[in-house]
Amino acid sequence: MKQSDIKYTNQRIEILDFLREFDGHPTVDDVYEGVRQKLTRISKATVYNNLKFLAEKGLIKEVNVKGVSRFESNLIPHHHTICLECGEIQDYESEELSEYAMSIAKEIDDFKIGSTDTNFYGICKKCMEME
Amino acid sequence: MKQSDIKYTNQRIEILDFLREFDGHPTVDDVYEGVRQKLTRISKATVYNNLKFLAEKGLIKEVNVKGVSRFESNLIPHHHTICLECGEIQDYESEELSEYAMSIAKEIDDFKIGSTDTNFYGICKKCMEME
DNA sequence: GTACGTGCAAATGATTTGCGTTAAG
DNA sequence: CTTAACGCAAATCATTTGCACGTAC
Repeated sequence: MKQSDIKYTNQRIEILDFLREFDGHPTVDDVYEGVRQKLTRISKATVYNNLKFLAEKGLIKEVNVKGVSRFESNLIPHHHTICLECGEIQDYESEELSEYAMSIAKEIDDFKIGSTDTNFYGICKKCMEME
Repeated sequence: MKQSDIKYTNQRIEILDFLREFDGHPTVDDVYEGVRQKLTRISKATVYNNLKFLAEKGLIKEVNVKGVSRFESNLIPHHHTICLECGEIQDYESEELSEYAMSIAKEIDDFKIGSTDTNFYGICKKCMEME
């Protein structure tokens, strides 16, 4: 299926717009609440189905943290810092790490690498100050 | 709470034994079915509660793949290859990558790193041969 | 003996699906 | 027009919780 086969419905356009403008890594509910401002009649099932669809098409990226799906429109390879206290997620870009991980992955026998994904688990600034 | 505070109930012992002997990354259901062979009356809630508990105590490790929790008793830092077709998970050990990721993580401002986690997404041998 | 763990069933939360209706191309 | 997408409600799946009873230490 080519990218040109994608039907750009109002719902999909609004979801993509929302993700492009959102600063962070929204959950399905975040996207639903956000998009509902403009498309008041959109259903949550449509949000679910479209986020999954758009991720499969490679137009957005899915990030699974602690069993909950989150989404982002930043397609440039990058990493995430995840706070073990409050769950906050921040982007962190290290081209060197991305490339190093890929170079290691290419060496693995009997495995055709597609992409790598590195998360950093720790304590964020806000939670550090609280203690 | 110290490690010595852990109550070693039959249920916990069987769960730990099962994980030590299992070759792979079992889901909660896998563990439940396995442990049930010996402890026929164990409840799934107990399996859930104990897997969570043991992971918090650091006696086992939790691996979240596509929103589903899996567990392993291998505590040595390592990575996972995850097949995008069939979902199969394999361990892959690269001490260099683990150390490199940690060294990068230590440089991040306003973040106290605890651990890093790298996954390789691609196609496994079995699925490659099928095409 | 007591605090913590267990089994069970019910509750919750995330996500998916079936179906009649609607709209994109 | 025709096929894929939508909205809605119901269904499913993973996981958690409340409570009366049982057991590790």
